[in-house]
Amino acid sequence: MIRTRFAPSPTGFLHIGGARTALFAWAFARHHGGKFVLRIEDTDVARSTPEAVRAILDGMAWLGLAHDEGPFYQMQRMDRYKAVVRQLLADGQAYRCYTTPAELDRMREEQRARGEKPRYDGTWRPEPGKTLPTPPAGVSPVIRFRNPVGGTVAWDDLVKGPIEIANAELDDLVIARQDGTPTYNFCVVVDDWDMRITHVIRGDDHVNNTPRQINIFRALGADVPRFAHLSMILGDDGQKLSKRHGAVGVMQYDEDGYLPEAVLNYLARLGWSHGDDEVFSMEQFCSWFDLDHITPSAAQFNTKKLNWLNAHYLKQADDARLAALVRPRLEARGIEVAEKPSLEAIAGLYKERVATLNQLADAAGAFFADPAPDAGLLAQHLTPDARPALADFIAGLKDVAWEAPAINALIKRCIGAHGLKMPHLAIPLRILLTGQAQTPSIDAVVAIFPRELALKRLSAGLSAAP
RNA sequence: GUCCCCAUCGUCUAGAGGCCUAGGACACCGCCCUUUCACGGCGAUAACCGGGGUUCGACUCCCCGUGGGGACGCCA
Repeated sequence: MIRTRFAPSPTGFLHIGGARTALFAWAFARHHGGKFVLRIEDTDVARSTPEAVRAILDGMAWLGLAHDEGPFYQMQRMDRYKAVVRQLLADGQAYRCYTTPAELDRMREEQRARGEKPRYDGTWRPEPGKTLPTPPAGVSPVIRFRNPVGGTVAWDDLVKGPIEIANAELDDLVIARQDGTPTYNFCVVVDDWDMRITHVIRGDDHVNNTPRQINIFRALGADVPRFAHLSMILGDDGQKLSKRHGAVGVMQYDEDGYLPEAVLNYLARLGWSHGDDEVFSMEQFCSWFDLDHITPSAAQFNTKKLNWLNAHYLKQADDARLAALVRPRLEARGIEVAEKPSLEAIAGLYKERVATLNQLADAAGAFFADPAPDAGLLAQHLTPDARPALADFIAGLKDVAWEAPAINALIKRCIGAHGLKMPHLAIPLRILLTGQAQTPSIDAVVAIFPRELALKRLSAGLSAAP
Protein backbone atom coordinates (compact mmCIF):
# COMPACT_ATOMS: atom_id res chain seq x y z
CA MET A 1 0.00 0.00 0.00
CA ILE A 2 1.42 3.32 -1.13
CA ARG A 3 1.26 6.04 1.50
CA THR A 4 2.34 9.62 0.85
CA ARG A 5 2.12 12.72 2.96
CA PHE A 6 2.15 16.46 2.76
CA ALA A 7 3.76 18.02 5.80
CA PRO A 8 3.71 21.81 5.79
CA SER A 9 4.76 23.95 8.70
CA PRO A 10 2.08 26.46 9.58
CA THR A 11 4.16 29.60 9.44
CA GLY A 12 2.38 31.25 6.54
CA PHE A 13 0.01 30.51 3.71
CA LEU A 14 0.12 27.55 1.36
CA HIS A 15 2.29 28.91 -1.41
CA ILE A 16 2.53 27.71 -4.97
CA GLY A 17 5.53 25.46 -4.38
CA GLY A 18 3.87 23.76 -1.45
CA ALA A 19 0.69 23.39 -3.45
CA ARG A 20 2.54 21.55 -6.20
CA THR A 21 4.26 19.30 -3.69
CA ALA A 22 0.88 18.48 -2.20
CA LEU A 23 -0.59 17.92 -5.65
CA PHE A 24 2.11 15.46 -6.64
CA ALA A 25 1.96 13.56 -3.35
CA TRP A 26 -1.82 13.45 -3.62
CA ALA A 27 -1.81 12.32 -7.26
CA PHE A 28 0.79 9.65 -6.57
CA ALA A 29 -1.34 8.16 -3.82
CA ARG A 30 -4.44 8.40 -6.01
CA HIS A 31 -2.70 6.76 -8.92
CA HIS A 32 -1.72 3.79 -6.81
CA GLY A 33 -4.90 3.55 -4.83
CA GLY A 34 -2.94 4.51 -1.74
CA LYS A 35 -3.42 6.97 1.08
CA PHE A 36 -2.54 10.64 1.29
CA VAL A 37 -1.75 11.88 4.79
CA LEU A 38 -1.78 15.49 5.92
CA ARG A 39 0.52 16.38 8.76
CA ILE A 40 1.04 19.79 10.28
CA GLU A 41 4.61 20.33 11.43
CA ASP A 42 4.09 22.83 14.18
CA THR A 43 6.95 22.15 16.54
CA ASP A 44 8.30 25.63 15.98
CA VAL A 45 5.99 27.10 18.56
CA ALA A 46 7.27 30.62 18.06
CA ARG A 47 6.40 30.76 14.38
CA SER A 48 3.41 28.45 14.07
CA THR A 49 -0.04 30.00 14.19
CA PRO A 50 -3.59 28.72 14.07
CA GLU A 51 -4.27 31.23 11.27
CA ALA A 52 -1.59 29.61 9.17
CA VAL A 53 -3.06 26.18 9.80
CA ARG A 54 -6.38 27.58 8.66
CA ALA A 55 -4.79 29.12 5.57
CA ILE A 56 -3.19 25.83 4.58
CA LEU A 57 -6.39 23.88 5.09
CA ASP A 58 -8.30 26.50 3.08
CA GLY A 59 -5.79 26.32 0.27
CA MET A 60 -5.96 22.54 0.14
CA ALA A 61 -9.74 22.65 0.17
CA TRP A 62 -9.90 25.25 -2.60
CA LEU A 63 -7.68 23.08 -4.77
CA GLY A 64 -9.68 20.02 -3.86
CA LEU A 65 -6.71 18.07 -2.56
CA ALA A 66 -8.46 15.95 0.01
CA HIS A 67 -6.38 13.99 2.49
CA ASP A 68 -7.29 10.49 3.55
CA GLU A 69 -5.78 10.72 7.01
CA GLY A 70 -5.06 13.57 9.36
CA PRO A 71 -4.45 16.34 9.79
CA PHE A 72 -2.01 15.18 12.41
CA TYR A 73 -0.36 17.80 14.55
CA GLN A 74 3.15 17.20 15.75
CA MET A 75 2.56 19.17 18.92
CA GLN A 76 0.03 16.53 19.88
CA ARG A 77 2.57 13.79 19.47
CA MET A 78 5.14 15.08 21.94
CA ASP A 79 4.87 12.11 24.25
CA ARG A 80 5.64 9.77 21.42
CA TYR A 81 8.74 11.71 20.33
CA LYS A 82 10.01 11.93 23.86
CA ALA A 83 9.58 8.21 24.33
CA VAL A 84 11.62 7.57 21.18
CA VAL A 85 14.30 9.98 22.38
CA ARG A 86 14.51 8.06 25.65
CA GLN A 87 14.79 4.83 23.73
CA LEU A 88 17.64 6.19 21.60
CA LEU A 89 19.36 7.45 24.74
CA ALA A 90 19.00 4.07 26.37
CA ASP A 91 20.35 2.35 23.28
CA GLY A 92 23.38 4.61 23.19
CA GLN A 93 22.27 6.04 19.83
CA ALA A 94 21.86 9.50 21.31
CA TYR A 95 23.61 11.46 24.02
CA ARG A 96 23.42 14.60 26.12
CA CYS A 97 25.43 17.57 24.96
CA TYR A 98 26.20 20.52 27.20
CA THR A 99 27.77 22.79 24.63
CA THR A 100 25.93 26.11 24.75
CA PRO A 101 24.57 27.99 21.74
CA ALA A 102 27.16 30.69 22.29
CA GLU A 103 29.96 28.15 22.22
CA LEU A 104 28.53 26.63 19.07
CA ASP A 105 28.41 30.01 17.39
CA ARG A 106 32.04 30.60 18.17
CA MET A 107 32.97 27.13 16.98
CA ARG A 108 31.19 27.61 13.67
CA GLU A 109 32.75 30.97 13.12
CA GLU A 110 36.21 29.54 13.60
CA GLN A 111 35.47 26.65 11.29
CA ARG A 112 34.23 28.93 8.57
CA ALA A 113 37.29 31.09 8.98
CA ARG A 114 39.41 28.02 8.39
CA GLY A 115 37.39 27.19 5.28
CA GLU A 116 35.74 24.21 6.87
CA LYS A 117 32.14 23.17 6.87
CA PRO A 118 30.63 24.31 10.18
CA ARG A 119 29.78 21.31 12.35
CA TYR A 120 29.46 20.19 15.91
CA ASP A 121 32.84 18.91 17.11
CA GLY A 122 31.64 15.91 19.11
CA THR A 123 32.93 17.06 22.51
CA TRP A 124 30.15 15.27 24.38
CA ARG A 125 29.87 12.30 22.10
CA PRO A 126 30.61 9.12 24.03
CA GLU A 127 33.20 6.79 22.51
CA PRO A 128 34.65 3.60 23.85
CA GLY A 129 37.57 4.47 26.08
CA LYS A 130 36.86 8.19 25.94
CA THR A 131 36.44 10.17 29.16
CA LEU A 132 33.66 12.72 28.83
CA PRO A 133 33.97 16.16 30.43
CA THR A 134 32.05 16.77 33.64
CA PRO A 135 28.63 18.28 32.91
CA PRO A 136 28.68 21.93 33.92
CA ALA A 137 26.28 22.95 36.66
CA GLY A 138 23.22 24.93 35.65
CA VAL A 139 23.33 23.98 31.97
CA SER A 140 20.52 21.80 30.72
CA PRO A 141 21.69 19.61 27.87
CA VAL A 142 20.33 19.06 24.38
CA ILE A 143 20.11 15.54 23.02
CA ARG A 144 22.19 14.76 19.98
CA PHE A 145 21.87 11.86 17.61
CA ARG A 146 24.95 9.70 17.39
CA ASN A 147 25.51 9.75 13.66
CA PRO A 148 27.62 6.99 12.11
CA VAL A 149 31.21 8.12 11.55
CA GLY A 150 32.46 6.30 8.50
CA GLY A 151 31.01 5.24 5.20
CA THR A 152 28.33 6.88 3.18
CA VAL A 153 24.58 7.20 3.07
CA ALA A 154 23.05 6.56 -0.31
CA TRP A 155 19.58 6.44 -1.72
CA ASP A 156 18.07 6.29 -5.15
CA ASP A 157 16.08 9.46 -5.40
CA LEU A 158 12.99 8.92 -7.50
CA VAL A 159 13.46 12.29 -9.17
CA LYS A 160 17.17 12.99 -9.08
CA GLY A 161 18.61 9.51 -9.28
CA PRO A 162 21.31 8.01 -7.07
CA ILE A 163 22.68 10.35 -4.40
CA GLU A 164 25.47 9.47 -2.03
CA ILE A 165 26.75 11.52 0.84
CA ALA A 166 29.66 10.72 3.13
CA ASN A 167 28.88 10.42 6.81
CA ALA A 168 31.95 12.56 7.32
CA GLU A 169 29.86 15.44 5.98
CA LEU A 170 27.28 14.96 8.68
CA ASP A 171 27.55 15.91 12.31
CA ASP A 172 25.57 14.84 15.34
CA LEU A 173 22.36 16.76 15.00
CA VAL A 174 20.28 17.95 17.90
CA ILE A 175 17.13 15.87 18.19
CA ALA A 176 15.80 17.45 21.38
CA ARG A 177 16.23 21.01 22.56
CA GLN A 178 17.21 22.16 26.05
CA ASP A 179 13.55 22.36 26.96
CA GLY A 180 13.07 18.79 25.82
CA THR A 181 11.06 19.50 22.68
CA PRO A 182 12.12 17.41 19.70
CA THR A 183 13.39 18.98 16.50
CA TYR A 184 12.25 18.74 12.90
CA ASN A 185 14.62 16.14 11.48
CA PHE A 186 13.76 13.82 14.31
CA CYS A 187 9.99 14.30 14.34
CA VAL A 188 9.80 13.77 10.61
CA VAL A 189 11.43 10.40 10.93
CA VAL A 190 9.30 9.26 13.82
CA ASP A 191 6.17 10.45 12.01
CA ASP A 192 7.01 8.92 8.67
CA TRP A 193 7.81 5.72 10.50
CA ASP A 194 4.66 5.70 12.62
CA MET A 195 2.46 6.75 9.73
CA ARG A 196 4.00 4.06 7.53
CA ILE A 197 4.85 6.52 4.78
CA THR A 198 6.25 4.67 1.79
CA HIS A 199 7.12 7.64 -0.44
CA VAL A 200 8.40 10.93 0.86
CA ILE A 201 7.66 13.53 -1.83
CA ARG A 202 8.92 16.97 -0.85
CA GLY A 203 10.92 19.99 -1.95
CA ASP A 204 14.55 19.50 -2.87
CA ASP A 205 15.65 21.87 -0.16
CA HIS A 206 15.37 18.70 1.92
CA VAL A 207 17.93 16.73 -0.03
CA ASN A 208 20.55 17.61 2.54
CA ASN A 209 18.35 16.45 5.39
CA THR A 210 17.74 13.09 3.81
CA PRO A 211 20.99 11.33 4.76
CA ARG A 212 20.56 12.43 8.37
CA GLN A 213 17.03 11.15 8.40
CA ILE A 214 18.03 7.87 6.82
CA ASN A 215 20.58 7.36 9.59
CA ILE A 216 17.89 7.94 12.18
CA PHE A 217 15.51 5.54 10.46
CA ARG A 218 18.22 2.92 10.62
CA ALA A 219 19.04 3.61 14.25
CA LEU A 220 15.38 3.09 14.96
CA GLY A 221 15.29 -0.15 13.03
CA ALA A 222 12.61 1.35 10.80
CA ASP A 223 12.10 0.74 7.10
CA VAL A 224 13.48 3.63 5.09
CA PRO A 225 10.89 5.11 2.73
CA ARG A 226 11.61 6.02 -0.88
CA PHE A 227 12.37 9.68 -1.52
CA ALA A 228 11.37 11.96 -4.37
CA HIS A 229 12.75 15.48 -4.23
CA LEU A 230 10.96 18.07 -6.31
CA SER A 231 12.91 21.02 -7.60
CA MET A 232 11.78 24.45 -6.69
CA ILE A 233 9.50 26.82 -8.53
CA LEU A 234 10.97 30.17 -9.51
CA GLY A 235 9.04 33.38 -9.94
CA ASP A 236 7.95 34.83 -13.27
CA ASP A 237 11.22 36.75 -13.35
CA GLY A 238 13.37 33.70 -12.76
CA GLN A 239 14.11 34.77 -9.22
CA LYS A 240 13.52 32.70 -6.18
CA LEU A 241 9.98 33.13 -4.95
CA SER A 242 9.75 35.66 -2.18
CA LYS A 243 7.24 38.17 -0.98
CA ARG A 244 8.52 40.64 -3.52
CA HIS A 245 8.51 38.13 -6.33
CA GLY A 246 4.99 36.93 -6.32
CA ALA A 247 5.29 34.34 -3.59
CA VAL A 248 1.67 34.42 -2.70
CA GLY A 249 -0.68 31.96 -1.16
CA VAL A 250 -2.82 29.84 -3.43
CA MET A 251 -5.85 31.70 -2.14
CA GLN A 252 -4.44 34.78 -3.82
CA TYR A 253 -5.11 33.04 -7.11
CA ASP A 254 -8.71 32.68 -6.08
CA GLU A 255 -8.67 36.35 -5.24
CA ASP A 256 -7.15 37.18 -8.62
CA GLY A 257 -9.87 35.36 -10.47
CA TYR A 258 -8.36 32.00 -11.31
CA LEU A 259 -10.30 28.77 -11.30
CA PRO A 260 -8.85 25.99 -9.16
CA GLU A 261 -8.87 23.56 -12.07
CA ALA A 262 -6.72 25.97 -14.07
CA VAL A 263 -4.21 26.38 -11.26
CA LEU A 264 -4.12 22.62 -10.74
CA ASN A 265 -3.62 21.92 -14.44
CA TYR A 266 -0.91 24.55 -14.63
CA LEU A 267 0.90 23.23 -11.58
CA ALA A 268 0.67 19.66 -12.77
CA ARG A 269 2.44 20.63 -15.96
CA LEU A 270 5.18 22.50 -14.12
CA GLY A 271 7.93 19.97 -13.69
CA TRP A 272 5.96 17.01 -14.90
CA SER A 273 4.91 15.93 -18.35
CA HIS A 274 2.95 13.30 -20.15
CA GLY A 275 4.16 13.62 -23.72
CA ASP A 276 2.60 16.64 -25.38
CA ASP A 277 -0.50 16.75 -23.22
CA GLU A 278 -1.19 20.23 -21.91
CA VAL A 279 -4.83 20.37 -20.94
CA PHE A 280 -6.24 17.59 -18.82
CA SER A 281 -8.53 16.92 -15.90
CA MET A 282 -7.35 15.84 -12.48
CA GLU A 283 -8.84 12.46 -13.19
CA GLN A 284 -6.60 12.08 -16.21
CA PHE A 285 -3.70 13.48 -14.28
CA CYS A 286 -4.08 10.92 -11.51
CA SER A 287 -4.27 8.08 -13.97
CA TRP A 288 -1.14 9.27 -15.78
CA PHE A 289 0.94 10.57 -12.91
CA ASP A 290 4.13 8.82 -12.01
CA LEU A 291 7.42 9.89 -10.53
CA ASP A 292 9.65 9.12 -13.49
CA HIS A 293 8.41 11.94 -15.65
CA ILE A 294 9.28 14.64 -13.19
CA THR A 295 11.90 17.15 -14.29
CA PRO A 296 14.81 17.41 -11.89
CA SER A 297 15.54 21.04 -12.73
CA ALA A 298 13.88 24.14 -11.34
CA ALA A 299 10.91 25.60 -13.20
CA GLN A 300 10.01 29.20 -13.76
CA PHE A 301 6.44 30.21 -13.17
CA ASN A 302 4.70 31.64 -16.23
CA THR A 303 1.61 33.69 -15.53
CA LYS A 304 0.79 34.07 -19.24
CA LYS A 305 0.41 30.34 -19.60
CA LEU A 306 -1.69 30.16 -16.46
CA ASN A 307 -3.88 32.88 -17.98
CA TRP A 308 -4.26 30.86 -21.13
CA LEU A 309 -5.31 27.79 -19.18
CA ASN A 310 -7.65 29.84 -17.04
CA ALA A 311 -9.26 31.33 -20.15
CA HIS A 312 -9.72 27.82 -21.44
CA TYR A 313 -11.43 26.60 -18.28
CA LEU A 314 -13.53 29.73 -18.10
CA LYS A 315 -14.93 28.93 -21.53
CA GLN A 316 -15.76 25.42 -20.37
CA ALA A 317 -17.36 26.56 -17.15
CA ASP A 318 -21.06 26.54 -16.54
CA ASP A 319 -22.68 29.99 -16.74
CA ALA A 320 -24.47 29.63 -13.43
CA ARG A 321 -21.25 28.68 -11.70
CA LEU A 322 -19.49 31.70 -13.20
CA ALA A 323 -22.31 33.98 -12.13
CA ALA A 324 -22.01 32.66 -8.60
CA LEU A 325 -18.27 33.30 -8.64
CA VAL A 326 -18.56 36.77 -10.12
CA ARG A 327 -21.40 38.03 -7.95
CA PRO A 328 -19.35 38.41 -4.75
CA ARG A 329 -16.62 40.14 -6.74
CA LEU A 330 -19.10 42.73 -7.96
CA GLU A 331 -20.55 43.16 -4.50
CA ALA A 332 -17.07 43.66 -3.12
CA ARG A 333 -16.76 46.56 -5.52
CA GLY A 334 -19.93 48.06 -4.19
CA ILE A 335 -21.91 47.16 -7.28
CA GLU A 336 -25.43 46.06 -6.60
CA VAL A 337 -26.24 43.09 -8.79
CA ALA A 338 -29.78 43.57 -10.04
CA GLU A 339 -32.12 40.87 -11.19
CA LYS A 340 -32.62 42.37 -14.64
CA PRO A 341 -29.66 42.00 -16.83
CA SER A 342 -29.05 38.36 -15.98
CA LEU A 343 -25.59 37.92 -14.55
CA GLU A 344 -25.66 34.39 -15.82
CA ALA A 345 -26.36 35.57 -19.37
CA ILE A 346 -23.61 38.18 -19.09
CA ALA A 347 -21.17 35.51 -17.93
CA GLY A 348 -22.17 33.32 -20.85
CA LEU A 349 -21.56 36.17 -23.26
CA TYR A 350 -18.24 37.31 -21.86
CA LYS A 351 -16.59 34.07 -20.76
CA GLU A 352 -15.34 33.56 -24.31
CA ARG A 353 -13.22 36.66 -24.17
CA VAL A 354 -11.74 37.01 -20.70
CA ALA A 355 -8.88 35.32 -18.92
CA THR A 356 -9.93 35.75 -15.31
CA LEU A 357 -13.03 36.06 -13.19
CA ASN A 358 -11.98 39.57 -12.32
CA GLN A 359 -11.98 40.54 -15.97
CA LEU A 360 -15.40 38.98 -16.18
CA ALA A 361 -16.46 41.12 -13.24
CA ASP A 362 -15.01 44.20 -14.94
CA ALA A 363 -17.19 43.54 -17.94
CA ALA A 364 -20.28 42.62 -15.95
CA GLY A 365 -20.05 45.68 -13.77
CA ALA A 366 -20.93 47.90 -16.71
CA PHE A 367 -24.35 46.30 -16.93
CA PHE A 368 -25.36 47.16 -13.39
CA ALA A 369 -24.30 50.78 -13.07
CA ASP A 370 -25.32 53.68 -15.25
CA PRO A 371 -22.61 54.12 -17.83
CA ALA A 372 -20.39 57.16 -17.69
CA PRO A 373 -18.83 57.19 -21.13
CA ASP A 374 -15.67 59.08 -21.73
CA ALA A 375 -16.35 62.44 -23.40
CA GLY A 376 -13.71 61.81 -26.01
CA LEU A 377 -15.31 58.52 -26.93
CA LEU A 378 -18.70 60.15 -27.31
CA ALA A 379 -17.34 62.94 -29.46
CA GLN A 380 -15.54 60.47 -31.64
CA HIS A 381 -18.38 58.04 -32.25
CA LEU A 382 -21.66 59.83 -31.56
CA THR A 383 -21.31 61.82 -34.76
CA PRO A 384 -23.99 63.94 -36.43
CA ASP A 385 -24.22 61.19 -39.05
CA ALA A 386 -24.90 58.55 -36.45
CA ARG A 387 -27.52 60.44 -34.43
CA PRO A 388 -30.48 60.11 -36.79
CA ALA A 389 -29.86 56.39 -37.23
CA LEU A 390 -29.61 56.07 -33.48
CA ALA A 391 -32.90 57.86 -33.01
CA ASP A 392 -34.52 55.51 -35.53
CA PHE A 393 -33.09 52.56 -33.73
CA ILE A 394 -34.44 53.74 -30.39
CA ALA A 395 -37.85 54.19 -31.93
CA GLY A 396 -37.73 50.74 -33.48
CA LEU A 397 -36.56 49.18 -30.25
CA LYS A 398 -39.88 49.93 -28.57
CA ASP A 399 -41.72 47.16 -30.32
CA VAL A 400 -39.06 44.90 -31.79
CA ALA A 401 -39.10 41.25 -30.78
CA TRP A 402 -36.65 41.05 -27.83
CA GLU A 403 -34.11 38.67 -29.25
CA ALA A 404 -30.73 39.11 -30.89
CA PRO A 405 -31.72 38.21 -34.49
CA ALA A 406 -34.62 40.68 -34.51
CA ILE A 407 -32.47 43.37 -32.97
CA ASN A 408 -29.81 42.64 -35.52
CA ALA A 409 -32.35 43.09 -38.31
CA LEU A 410 -33.37 46.39 -36.79
CA ILE A 411 -29.77 47.60 -36.76
CA LYS A 412 -29.34 46.59 -40.38
CA ARG A 413 -32.50 48.43 -41.31
CA CYS A 414 -31.38 51.61 -39.55
CA ILE A 415 -27.92 51.71 -41.06
CA GLY A 416 -29.33 50.90 -44.46
CA ALA A 417 -31.80 53.75 -44.24
CA HIS A 418 -29.03 56.22 -43.38
CA GLY A 419 -26.32 54.86 -45.63
CA LEU A 420 -24.05 53.86 -42.76
CA LYS A 421 -21.81 50.91 -42.12
CA MET A 422 -22.25 48.58 -39.16
CA PRO A 423 -19.63 50.13 -36.86
CA HIS A 424 -21.14 53.60 -37.28
CA LEU A 425 -24.15 52.52 -35.32
CA ALA A 426 -22.80 49.57 -33.35
CA ILE A 427 -20.08 51.51 -31.59
CA PRO A 428 -22.27 54.39 -30.38
CA LEU A 429 -24.71 51.77 -29.13
CA ARG A 430 -21.98 50.01 -27.23
CA ILE A 431 -20.82 53.24 -25.68
CA LEU A 432 -24.28 54.37 -24.64
CA LEU A 433 -25.22 50.98 -23.26
CA THR A 434 -22.06 49.93 -21.46
CA GLY A 435 -19.77 52.94 -21.52
CA GLN A 436 -17.28 50.97 -23.57
CA ALA A 437 -16.48 50.95 -27.26
CA GLN A 438 -15.65 47.26 -27.24
CA THR A 439 -18.17 44.60 -26.34
CA PRO A 440 -19.32 41.29 -27.72
CA SER A 441 -21.71 41.25 -30.64
CA ILE A 442 -23.93 44.34 -30.26
CA ASP A 443 -27.25 42.60 -30.87
CA ALA A 444 -26.49 40.11 -28.12
CA VAL A 445 -25.50 42.90 -25.78
CA VAL A 446 -28.71 44.81 -26.42
CA ALA A 447 -30.75 41.67 -25.91
CA ILE A 448 -29.23 41.07 -22.51
CA PHE A 449 -30.75 44.28 -21.18
CA PRO A 450 -34.40 44.43 -20.28
CA ARG A 451 -36.14 46.52 -22.95
CA GLU A 452 -36.93 49.40 -20.59
CA LEU A 453 -33.36 49.67 -19.34
CA ALA A 454 -31.92 49.62 -22.85
CA LEU A 455 -34.32 52.32 -23.90
CA LYS A 456 -33.56 54.37 -20.83
CA ARG A 457 -29.80 54.27 -21.34
CA LEU A 458 -29.97 55.00 -25.03
CA SER A 459 -32.41 57.88 -24.75
CA ALA A 460 -30.56 59.39 -21.84
CA GLY A 461 -27.28 59.10 -23.66
CA LEU A 462 -28.57 60.52 -26.87
CA SER A 463 -30.12 63.56 -25.26
CA ALA A 464 -27.32 64.20 -22.78
CA ALA A 465 -24.54 64.10 -25.31
CA PRO A 466 -23.68 67.47 -26.88
C1' G B 1 34.49 28.03 2.20
C1' U B 2 32.61 22.77 2.20
C1' C B 3 28.96 19.35 0.49
C1' C B 4 24.76 18.34 -2.68
C1' C B 5 21.69 19.25 -6.97
C1' C B 6 20.62 21.27 -11.84
C1' A B 7 21.63 22.74 -17.31
C1' U B 8 16.98 21.58 -24.87
C1' C B 9 13.44 27.60 -28.17
C1' G B 10 12.17 33.97 -24.08
C1' U B 11 9.11 30.34 -20.68
C1' C B 12 7.00 25.17 -19.51
C1' U B 13 8.60 20.89 -21.78
C1' A B 14 9.13 16.03 -25.50
C1' G B 15 13.53 13.39 -26.16
C1' A B 16 15.73 6.58 -22.48
C1' G B 17 22.60 6.36 -28.86
C1' G B 18 20.61 6.25 -34.97
C1' C B 19 13.11 7.69 -35.40
C1' C B 20 16.10 14.89 -34.61
C1' U B 21 16.24 18.51 -40.95
C1' A B 22 15.30 18.50 -32.48
C1' G B 23 8.49 17.82 -31.54
C1' G B 24 4.38 20.24 -28.59
C1' A B 25 2.42 24.31 -25.54
C1' C B 26 2.51 29.58 -23.69
C1' A B 27 4.33 34.27 -25.18
C1' C B 28 5.86 37.12 -29.48
C1' C B 29 5.18 38.25 -34.93
C1' G B 30 2.21 37.71 -39.51
C1' C B 31 -2.26 36.25 -42.08
C1' C B 32 -7.50 34.80 -41.98
C1' C B 33 -12.34 35.31 -39.67
C1' U B 34 -15.15 39.83 -38.18
C1' U B 35 -19.88 44.46 -36.31
C1' U B 36 -15.50 46.97 -32.51
C1' C B 37 -12.28 44.48 -29.09
C1' A B 38 -11.50 39.77 -27.99
C1' C B 39 -12.15 34.54 -29.01
C1' G B 40 -11.04 31.14 -32.78
C1' G B 41 -8.26 29.18 -37.24
C1' C B 42 -3.67 29.08 -40.01
C1' G B 43 1.49 30.15 -40.43
C1' A B 44 6.46 32.05 -39.23
C1' U B 45 10.72 33.14 -35.99
C1' A B 46 13.07 30.59 -32.04
C1' A B 47 16.91 25.92 -28.35
C1' C B 48 20.47 20.95 -27.38
C1' C B 49 25.97 26.07 -22.03
C1' G B 50 31.54 25.17 -23.47
C1' G B 51 35.57 21.64 -24.04
C1' G B 52 37.28 16.86 -24.06
C1' G B 53 36.32 11.71 -24.40
C1' U B 54 33.33 6.69 -25.37
C1' U B 55 31.01 5.00 -30.05
C1' C B 56 30.44 3.43 -36.83
C1' G B 57 27.10 7.26 -34.76
C1' A B 58 25.74 11.62 -29.51
C1' C B 59 20.58 16.25 -27.36
C1' U B 60 20.93 11.50 -25.28
C1' C B 61 26.65 7.95 -21.86
C1' C B 62 31.52 9.56 -19.05
C1' C B 63 35.02 13.49 -17.39
C1' C B 64 36.40 18.60 -16.78
C1' G B 65 34.99 23.58 -16.99
C1' U B 66 31.29 27.45 -16.77
C1' G B 67 26.77 29.15 -15.06
C1' G B 68 22.54 28.68 -11.78
C1' G B 69 20.30 26.75 -7.32
C1' G B 70 20.20 24.42 -2.49
C1' A B 71 22.18 22.98 2.30
C1' C B 72 25.58 23.67 6.18
C1' G B 73 20.39 26.10 13.21
C1' C B 74 18.63 24.07 20.03
C1' C B 75 13.84 26.73 11.77
C1' A B 76 10.98 23.64 9.20
